[in-house]
Amino acid sequence: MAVMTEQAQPPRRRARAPRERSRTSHSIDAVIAGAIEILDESGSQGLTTRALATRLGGGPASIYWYVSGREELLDLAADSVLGGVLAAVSDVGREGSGDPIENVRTIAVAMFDVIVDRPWLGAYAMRNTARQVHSLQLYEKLGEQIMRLGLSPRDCFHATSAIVGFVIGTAADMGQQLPPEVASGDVGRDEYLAGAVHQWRALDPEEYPFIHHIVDEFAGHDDRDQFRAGLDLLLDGLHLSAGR
Amino acid sequence: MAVMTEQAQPPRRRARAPRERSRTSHSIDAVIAGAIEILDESGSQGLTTRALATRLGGGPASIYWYVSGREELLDLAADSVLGGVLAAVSDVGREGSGDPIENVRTIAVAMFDVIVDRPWLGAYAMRNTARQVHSLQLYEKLGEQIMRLGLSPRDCFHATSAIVGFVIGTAADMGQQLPPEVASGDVGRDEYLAGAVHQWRALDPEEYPFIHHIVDEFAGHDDRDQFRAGLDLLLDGLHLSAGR
DNA sequence: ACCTGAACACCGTTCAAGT
DNA sequence: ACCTGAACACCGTTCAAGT
Repeated sequence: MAVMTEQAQPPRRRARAPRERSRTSHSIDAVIAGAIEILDESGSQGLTTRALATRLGGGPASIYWYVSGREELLDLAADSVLGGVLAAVSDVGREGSGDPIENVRTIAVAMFDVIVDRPWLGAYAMRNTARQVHSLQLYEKLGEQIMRLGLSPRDCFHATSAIVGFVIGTAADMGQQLPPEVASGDVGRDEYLAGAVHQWRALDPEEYPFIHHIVDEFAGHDDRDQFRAGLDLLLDGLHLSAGR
Repeated sequence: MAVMTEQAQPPRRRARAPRERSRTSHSIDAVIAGAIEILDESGSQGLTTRALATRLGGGPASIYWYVSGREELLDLAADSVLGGVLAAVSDVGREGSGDPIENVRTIAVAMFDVIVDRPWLGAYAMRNTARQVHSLQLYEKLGEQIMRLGLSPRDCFHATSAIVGFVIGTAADMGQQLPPEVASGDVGRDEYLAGAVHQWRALDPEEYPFIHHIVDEFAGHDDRDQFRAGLDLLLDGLHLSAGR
């Protein structure tokens, strides 16, 4: 998790029930929900002030009453989605139940799954605890499990940060920047992968022995498996260091 | 490492020595070098077509002769910096020298260090092996060390990807989005951290026991230490799985 | 308190034209 | 082959004004 930003909060309020129907009326929740819809449909690039305003049925300037700008909107949208993850894992590790490392695994996988499906999320998840309450709570929740391993505060801090970094980083990387044709589903991901595979196979085996060694694995790989395998390594290392 | 992109190469050539001085004349290398300068000075946001053209002393359209667009420019700039890392670690693990896991650590740390100093790099490093040759070679180099551990191709693939994912992800996360005042050095990073720390201390200790447990560590932490600690966990896990 | 419309300053990219 | 200038279509954000 990176450093956290601004303390100052923008003047944001909930909208009340509209009295007259003469003008459109929003609420932060509606704004964020609209933003998430657009983001899911067309990615970070698709979320423009005007596109969101149109979807909400108002003018582009209205959004600025709820949000200080585009960056904050993205942060809030990301945090809203992570709120869903938080709710989904709310029972994990309750009152010290379950094996802490297994609990960490469960939470991490839940986070990963949600980010991989929403490539736009990677860049904005858990990066500003000041405005991202759910992110903070997820960080807390992971940390609480790791605390149970009896490590020093320093090791606790490092381990938790490593896991969050790995989850977000890997998910962001995997979801990242598939060229637009792929992202919009025009070209199948499989055909796309096949292109990279073809390219790798054409490399000189003397110069690229490793690439050739793993190209078949790459060709048939599943992002989730790959993530889980990496997480296993990290958690094995954690398990080991908890035993010392 | 994410999926790789396009096979098609844009029509890029080297410029010859200018015959007349009437017009400015570039070269890809000059274009990329100029881009890196701007990126280092003012981040990804600062790299506009016009800013780069001005620095090169020409019109904004000239860049498009060397590069298909902004995205490719960023990819090439990132890869150029990683080329430096590749050169710096070229002797690591030569002809099977050294302990493979130590070699992986060395390479990973070198990558991390370069990315943390250049926050813009995180988002573009190692994401497109078609245009990023040095990234591919770095991936290969890490992979070759891991091959020496005697794992299956699949485990090899997973382990290498996990390490790359961790390095890039963590570095990107840490370098990310310090608010502009901080990025430009106006506000000290320490004072900035202090703000987040203050905020964390104000949280309810009943609700956030973990945050309170580690807040002092967070307050005085060093990004490099934090990264290395996480890398240790990962490599410990790898060591373990190589022994099975 | 909340929304509007129009405007401002900027951006990436294209293209016909020059050398 | 390589560069230019001007234009196009778009963007985030602001602001005076409305309700």
